[in-house]
Amino acid sequence: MPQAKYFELSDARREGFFNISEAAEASGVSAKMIRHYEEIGLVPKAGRTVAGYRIYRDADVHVLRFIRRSRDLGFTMKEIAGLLGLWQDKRRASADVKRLAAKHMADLDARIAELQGMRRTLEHLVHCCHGDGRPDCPILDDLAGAARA
Amino acid sequence: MPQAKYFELSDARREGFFNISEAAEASGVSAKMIRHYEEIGLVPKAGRTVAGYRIYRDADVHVLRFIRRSRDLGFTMKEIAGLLGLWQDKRRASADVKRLAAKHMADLDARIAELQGMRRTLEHLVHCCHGDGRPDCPILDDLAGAARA
DNA sequence: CTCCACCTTCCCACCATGGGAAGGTCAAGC
DNA sequence: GCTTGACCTTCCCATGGTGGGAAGGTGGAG
Repeated sequence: MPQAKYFELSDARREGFFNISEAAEASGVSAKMIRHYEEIGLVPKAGRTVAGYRIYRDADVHVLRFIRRSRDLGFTMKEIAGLLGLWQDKRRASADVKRLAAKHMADLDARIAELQGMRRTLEHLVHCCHGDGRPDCPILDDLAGAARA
Repeated sequence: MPQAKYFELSDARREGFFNISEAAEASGVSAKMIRHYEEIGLVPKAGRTVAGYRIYRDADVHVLRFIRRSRDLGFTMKEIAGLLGLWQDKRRASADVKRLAAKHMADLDARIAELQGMRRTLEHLVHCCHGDGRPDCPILDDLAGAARA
């Protein structure tokens, strides 16, 4: 991100800078989240106009796009910080990237399995339920632990 | 939950009451969460000893167990409030229960599908990655959007 | 009486993504 | 030049569910 080159916004635009909503549009990351990511240090502090407006270069937008894609794949902010570090390190080993991605994949697998377990139980209960005006209900019986009696 | 019958804890115990850690142990809901559920109104206010300790009956523990089971199946607190209402309504229609459970099941399906999409993409990327000391990495290329160029 | 494990309330934290208030800025249109 | 509405800024709070921990009180075994 530009360090501290102060411009009027129109000057900045002429030099190829974007303001925050343009960066948000171009990257898919909301303006709110761009500010948040700057605050938590995920991205460097943006340059500013004399009015205090944030200004961004193509490269900055590219970083935001990286974050967007990473978020869409479910990586946590912490993991994304690690990925950004690797991306920007020309001496990185792809093994480190692979390890991080594989761990994330394992986490996803665990969560999927958990949700599928819930789904299976619910499918069974919903199937057993008449779903009419009567009060007897196997779903509630299960929740109340009657099935265990 | 008992309304306002004040006892010394030992007296309460003799009458069949449990204190909060006993209720937590018996229900699987932590003491912290029992207090929280009372605070948000999911469960009625507990009776107290003269010292201010919460005391619970078997029926109260049963409600907590119901909540535990519902949480384990991934129902939200709001949904659980609804389920509790239905459970305690002898005039309920099982159709209402079934509807609530089916909606929750659909939500689970959507979330599972989402996570599986992520997993699929990651599986492909991890597979393509050499995972050695070299810097070139298809995972980072994807995140950076190179695959889209 | 001592002491340790419990109880209480209260405040904060986590994670990621917002909403909205209050006040300032920009630029098109008149 | 002025107006106005869409933008910008910072700040504070919220969401959903589950905690951690501080400060101070209680219970009961030894």
